[in-house]
Amino acid sequence: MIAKKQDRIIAELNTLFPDAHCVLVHSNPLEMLVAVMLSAQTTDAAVNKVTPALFAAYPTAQDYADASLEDLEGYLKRLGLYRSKARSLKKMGQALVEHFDGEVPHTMKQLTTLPGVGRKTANVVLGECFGVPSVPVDTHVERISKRLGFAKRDDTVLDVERKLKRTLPRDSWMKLHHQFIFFGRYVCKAQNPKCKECHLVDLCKEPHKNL
DNA sequence: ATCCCGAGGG
DNA sequence: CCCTCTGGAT
Repeated sequence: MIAKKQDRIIAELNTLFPDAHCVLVHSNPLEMLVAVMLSAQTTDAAVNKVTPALFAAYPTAQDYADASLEDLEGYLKRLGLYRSKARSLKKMGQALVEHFDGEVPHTMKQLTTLPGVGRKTANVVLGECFGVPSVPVDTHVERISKRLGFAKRDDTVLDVERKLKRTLPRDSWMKLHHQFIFFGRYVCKAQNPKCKECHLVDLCKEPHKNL
């Protein structure tokens, strides 16, 4: 990626989404961890609807560990994948209590040992809660990165993460992560991208649509 | 019908 | 690598 192109992309994202930020409502690392886990295949708005009651009922890792699956499922009923998420939450609570004294760990290696927590979720928690420069690669970040030429078509998500980290300014990683997501959600959508109003079409590696 | 800030298992 | 889990919004 030519530096000039990258600067143009960053400038455009700053114009479109000057204050892109984390939309998941949370007030501590455990809540963030849970909210990100719940967001898989689900909109943030849907997650924010169930978390107030969930967080009130289960304020600590021990509470998740002790929870009954039926109760947990009740809180998550309106989310996609709610049964597997309920199972993961309980197991995650147990693992936190057993291995980390009930606290959310601060490293990628430790976080990804937790049931239901993969690299993407861990990166969000590290970046959002612990100030560790991170580039979480979700479906949006992966798609945008490939379309704009930050990565190749058949790169894995880990490849994409490495390439983004190699080229993007470290102090903007989390902001760009959020801006990629907003850009992917509202402009460079998976199915019907708004190529017509996109100022970056000339950089795109994919055939343009809706022109 | 299609998509949503994925992870785990086969 | 591919499949499954899953309801709600649009």
